[in-house]
Amino acid sequence: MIEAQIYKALGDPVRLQIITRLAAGSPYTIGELSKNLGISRQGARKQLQVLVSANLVHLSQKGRETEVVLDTDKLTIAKQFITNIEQQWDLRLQALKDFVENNPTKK
Amino acid sequence: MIEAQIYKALGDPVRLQIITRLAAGSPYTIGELSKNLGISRQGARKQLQVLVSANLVHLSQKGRETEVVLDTDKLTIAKQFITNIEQQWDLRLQALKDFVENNPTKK
DNA sequence: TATTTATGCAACCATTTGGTTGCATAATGT
DNA sequence: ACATTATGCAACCAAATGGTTGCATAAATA
Repeated sequence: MIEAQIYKALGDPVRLQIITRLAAGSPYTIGELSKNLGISRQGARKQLQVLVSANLVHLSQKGRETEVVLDTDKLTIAKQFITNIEQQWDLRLQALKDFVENNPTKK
Repeated sequence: MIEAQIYKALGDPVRLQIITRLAAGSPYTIGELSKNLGISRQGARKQLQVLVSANLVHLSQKGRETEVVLDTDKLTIAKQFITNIEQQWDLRLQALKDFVENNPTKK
């Protein structure tokens, strides 16, 4: 279950907020991104690091600033996992339905 | 960010394993499901509870057994969130591409 | 050159998490 | 009736998490 780390990284409101902002309005610097999250800059930086470690974003140094860039590959993997689960589940429900239809309760 | 709780619940290999098994071969009882996860029954039960609390699965009492059923609604919400992020991100990339094309670097 | 700005690093702290063991109990099987 | 099975509940524990503050430093600006 490699996906666990990705979901874990997504499993925090501050981090989801960061992802949302990045998708909407990059490029962002660490400093900008750390504002208005309700926590300190260093607090925000730690959350950002979780996203970096999960490869959901990457950083690129620009002079004294650091640009934060969204990386959608891992998001796609996470989405694919859910799609697969849903698909298997639907197959099962369909199989169950077929079974019921072919084996009517005797009156 | 309501999705955070869902992702958090998905963010553990044992819990992903449980979800995967449920999608593949329900109905499962708590006892069956707790086997072969590499942890104790009570340990597995605690992980299962996390999924219940996040409404990813629900339980239904059957005599002395408890049936565990997958609930795909929350999964769908989680998937939708990712889809939205990807979409916004693609829009941005496209806008950036257009900008570059209409503003060629002067030779 | 002096100051401000963007950032990093580390120590610290309370709470949550992921696991354990031990014991209780209600439903089922013999 | 007795034993077994499926489960719940609670206490406990180490490690991880989510936050803080304080201090250091390199780059940009005045």
